[in-house]
Amino acid sequence: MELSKNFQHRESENKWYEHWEKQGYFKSVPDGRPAYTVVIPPPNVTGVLHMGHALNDTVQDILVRRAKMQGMNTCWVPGTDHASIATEAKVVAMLRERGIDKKNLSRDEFLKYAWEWKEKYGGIILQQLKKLGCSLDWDRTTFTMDEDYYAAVIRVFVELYEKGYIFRGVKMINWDPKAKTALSDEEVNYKQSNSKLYHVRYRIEGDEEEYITIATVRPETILGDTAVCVHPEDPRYAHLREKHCFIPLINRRVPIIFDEYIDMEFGTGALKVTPAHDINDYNLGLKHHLEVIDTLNEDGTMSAAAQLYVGEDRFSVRKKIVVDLEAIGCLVKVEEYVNQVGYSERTDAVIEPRLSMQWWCKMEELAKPALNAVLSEEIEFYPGKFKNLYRHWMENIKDWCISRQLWWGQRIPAWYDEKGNIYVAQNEADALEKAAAKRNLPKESINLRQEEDVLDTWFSSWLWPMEVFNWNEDASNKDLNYYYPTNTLVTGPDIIFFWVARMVMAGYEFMGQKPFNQVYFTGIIRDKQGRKMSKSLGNSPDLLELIENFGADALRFSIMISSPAGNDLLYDESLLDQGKFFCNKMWNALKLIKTWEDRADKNLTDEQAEFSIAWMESRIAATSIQLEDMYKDFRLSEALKTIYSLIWDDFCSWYLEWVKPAMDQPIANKVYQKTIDIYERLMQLLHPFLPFVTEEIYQLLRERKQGDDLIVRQLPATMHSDDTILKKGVLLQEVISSIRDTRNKNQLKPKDTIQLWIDSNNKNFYEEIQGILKRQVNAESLAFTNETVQGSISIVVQTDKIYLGAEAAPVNKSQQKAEMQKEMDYLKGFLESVEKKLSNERFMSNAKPEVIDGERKKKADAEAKMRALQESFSLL
RNA sequence: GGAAGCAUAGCUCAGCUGGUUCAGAGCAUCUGCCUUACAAGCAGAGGGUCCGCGGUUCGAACCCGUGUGCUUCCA
Repeated sequence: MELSKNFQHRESENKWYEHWEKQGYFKSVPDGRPAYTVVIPPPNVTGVLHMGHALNDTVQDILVRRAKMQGMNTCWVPGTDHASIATEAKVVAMLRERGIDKKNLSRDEFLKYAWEWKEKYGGIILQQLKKLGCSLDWDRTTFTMDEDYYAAVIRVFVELYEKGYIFRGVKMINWDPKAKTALSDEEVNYKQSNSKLYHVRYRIEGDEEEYITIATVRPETILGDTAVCVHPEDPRYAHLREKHCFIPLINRRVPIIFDEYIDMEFGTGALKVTPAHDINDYNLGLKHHLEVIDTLNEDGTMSAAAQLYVGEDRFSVRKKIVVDLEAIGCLVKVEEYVNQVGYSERTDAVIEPRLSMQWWCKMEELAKPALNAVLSEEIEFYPGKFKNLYRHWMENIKDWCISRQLWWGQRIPAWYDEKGNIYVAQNEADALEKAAAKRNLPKESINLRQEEDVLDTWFSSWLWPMEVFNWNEDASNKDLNYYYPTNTLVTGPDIIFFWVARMVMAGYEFMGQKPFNQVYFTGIIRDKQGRKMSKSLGNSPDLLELIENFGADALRFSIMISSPAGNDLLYDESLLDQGKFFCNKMWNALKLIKTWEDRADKNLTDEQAEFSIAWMESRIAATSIQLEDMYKDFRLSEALKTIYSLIWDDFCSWYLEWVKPAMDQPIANKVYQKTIDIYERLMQLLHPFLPFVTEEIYQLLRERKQGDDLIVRQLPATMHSDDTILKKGVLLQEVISSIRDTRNKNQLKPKDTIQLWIDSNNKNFYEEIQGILKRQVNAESLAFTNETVQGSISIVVQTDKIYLGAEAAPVNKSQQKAEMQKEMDYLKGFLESVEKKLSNERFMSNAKPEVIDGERKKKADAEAKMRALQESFSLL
């Protein structure tokens, strides 16, 4: 069969993904095998695949494919979350394009459009995961607004309410004026901004000429001021006790209050207090019983309570009010000032602190078992450094704002009667029941109105590991029983609070069990300049384009090779080349082996090749053992590097060159078959990382029966690795490299042949590998000797003396002597340091016996080598 | 303001339990090769004050303290 020049990833990827799916390899049903379960962190339904997903999902795919090869029943559940804010924004935009204003729609009409949008675009990201090769059980695809999922969220809300964990209350919240909704603290990003600090003076009551000057970065909030606060021990203001001052422009009379909260050093030491629009001011207001004046509308414009600039946006008011303050002589000065400004994670609007009636979930009780689970390592974190972060957050946990002023999401199951009483129930009928009972009235006479708000999306995704297995429908169902707790959660550290911590809480609260055994935190992908990859920066490459150009395997390679556990990685597209070259290298190795197919001779034996085969098998065995440990600790990047080097260096650069027959010569059938076996093993080790190219090569190596596919091929029990033969391999490689180096330094052309003489105690070894050695260094002869060969170039490898004869290269004695001298000097220093240790009594009494043995051996080896060098040197 | 992490080759980073399987990989650089699987390749080479200082130890890239620089998280 004629193979193409290079690996053709485009055909291969579609072909094998379809094949795997058709064969049902991704599907899982409970059986007698141990389960290995992973739930995908549900991507946002509005999302498209970006680098973060690619890393995250590649890691999961690697773990799942590896587990599959280890005989486990693997189940990887896909799905998406409904992302209320982001989706609602998309739908509003879609409506706008069609000329529809959300304001003119009823809730039901809007939701119809939203579902329409979801059906059309909501599956895009899942399709993209297929391109990446993810072995997800598609029949289990879940959406956080599926019917049973919706019901589960409502049920959880009602249960928590009944336990007293959920309450309604006015608090200062983060208001997103663009999305017109509250955000949780975790949804606000703080960015450093260059602002201005305005110094504004307020006239003191009872004196036309006396003023108190405050400093603010948000002068528009002056209209909501209800006090000015100073430190009780500040001598500058001691005389103002019991006094009042007037807010400029609107002349509101407000008290001057005293509180130790004030930082005397900051600004003028006098703080304007705006309880409605600053959390600290709000707390001050509570303490001093101040009036609360809300000067902002929900869209960020000034409200009627502001008196001035009503209906204008807060940022244009900021500019105007400065001018107006200056006009009346109240603007004292303006300073440049750098501060942190909060932005909405979803809409990037500047967040306004705002007082608002919201629904809250108390976290303290829920957090206790969740904290304990991680501290006691019932749930293990990789890397462990995230335990600290988790502990800190859990120990200082705050109530969770769970209501959102949106329509897309689970509508809060609370009903109000005309008197403002609240009834929380699974549905309206139950609520009515409760209302009637409470008020002792017939149901017909009660009018209930349901809460308009929906729940935070994380209030649904915290149920993910249990609800993907239909916990709500039947908590004792077979799937939930078999797959829960799931094995490994793979996610980014950026959602450790949003999601991970809350899933742990929900797991213990509703299942009485942890949701997963381990959490593996991937790093965050940054661009070459170290910036986080994000949509707003536009520095995330188009993944589908990368897959198209380089192949999914190359993409997976590039991501994994640079991704040590939990460390951020700077993504560099040159890594894609490395991945692509690697696929091509393997493709070419396949091509080489294929050229032997017709030359395999059953009657031929090859003693020399026995060594190569035994060595390669030992290398595979030894590496497999190392890989075990690496997988155990999630050192996946290291594992990939190890396999990469095993294939490229050991297999391609050494093994294949050692067993390769000369041009047009036959190859012993046994060697041919063994080579295929070995290559299969290598493809198997690599398969979790690069599934497509490995399956392709596996299928081409031999005729395969139906169902003999690499993806489901089971790993063999660990093979034995023979240390002696590995050491022989190292020596052989060193001899070859040294001779090649010498050839290079003496300007011998590759075609120039040499003669070799070897002076060694280890003659058997050289006899065993002489065929390989001769070919690898282009030697025409190899002989053994006990003395110096005159007119040759001499080198020492380990303790063996090797002489090279070459007509094309005149021997340069002084250069050789210099090189040997350099090596002897190094050895001398080395020996001294070893001897120093061995003659140090404290070393001998403190060091472990194996360390001492090691030092003794080093000494013996170094001495032997030194002798060999000295002999060669003196005879030159 | 509080907390954590990082600093190793020109660049990006590995380096687990302190000991020569420890100073390593890829890229970049240099030399030589269009050798029949692969120039997307092959064979070699050079390159380091393991951030500074102090300490613990028989022994430190690794542990402790400290200084400097950078990053992230929280407020």
